[in-house]
Amino acid sequence: MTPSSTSRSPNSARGDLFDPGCPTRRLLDRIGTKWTSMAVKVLAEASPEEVRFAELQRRMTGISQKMLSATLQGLTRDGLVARRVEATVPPRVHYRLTPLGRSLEEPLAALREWAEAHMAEVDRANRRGDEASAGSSPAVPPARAGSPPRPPR
Amino acid sequence: MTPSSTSRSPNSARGDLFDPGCPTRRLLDRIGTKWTSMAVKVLAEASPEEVRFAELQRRMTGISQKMLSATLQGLTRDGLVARRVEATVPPRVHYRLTPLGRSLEEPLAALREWAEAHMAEVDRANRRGDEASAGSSPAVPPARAGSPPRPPR
DNA sequence: CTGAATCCTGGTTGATACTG
DNA sequence: CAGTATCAACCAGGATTCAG
Repeated sequence: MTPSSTSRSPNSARGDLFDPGCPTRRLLDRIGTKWTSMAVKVLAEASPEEVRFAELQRRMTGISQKMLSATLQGLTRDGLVARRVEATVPPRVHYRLTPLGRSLEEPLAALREWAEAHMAEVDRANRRGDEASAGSSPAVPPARAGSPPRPPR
Repeated sequence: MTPSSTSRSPNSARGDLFDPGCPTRRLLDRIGTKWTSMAVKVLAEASPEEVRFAELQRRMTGISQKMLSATLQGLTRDGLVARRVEATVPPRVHYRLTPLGRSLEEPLAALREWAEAHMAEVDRANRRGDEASAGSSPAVPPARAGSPPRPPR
């Protein structure tokens, strides 16, 4: 997720800006990151209740503190998540979706439905392609084959 | 990319098998890549017409041949795109969405609508955060403000 | 308990050049 | 025209450690 600055693009030795405007591209840059969409989902499920940091980590199996922190920061900066700090001695931080964040849950759910309905077929297509080149065809090495170790759920 | 799931590591790498992967995560891994969703969009707009390789590259500003090729291969392997080759002397290759691919266009369009409706607000939220720490009292000294020369590792 | 700072890795992208 | 191969760079993200 592009850390800060939607206004400028700090990288690129020479121009690599393909499209400055396309909001869809930028949205995908965000929700496409490993944990963002899961965080939104978990927070949406709890909504309107708040969820604490540790609780979030518990519900998002496999996420590290760093990534949870970074993900929540990103979402907070984007205005999708609200952060509330209890200034107690062991500080408690609560997170919840903003209305904007909840509105994102809708298209995200549509994506989830599609995934659950059709990803099996995608996998089947992949397997067909795999066995087609299974014998010996060095010409087309599979760019991403059957089961890349994708960690978390 | 760990070709097969046999990512045996003699001694160093600790456990890497975590999760079979929820379908949503895997879907996002695909459409979250830089060009995939754009390709689907462009192909969907042309549907049911076919689009040739060069034409696709023309419509997807900034994409390199390599990435276009890789993107189309991925989509084809996933069963979202169909490929047709005209065996002429200068070969012509045509691409079009499969029914499966067209079905993906739907949730993707929902995402696009959300993006166009709300990304401006996301940007506003980002700007608010930026100027909050951009003032005269940088609570967080920028480690690399405008570092032009990125020393190689 | 929350979260920031640091080091390191490999997967992803890009530019370029070559082939059929 | 439609790719592929190679080289180099970048960045997400995981582990670890430190701090309030």
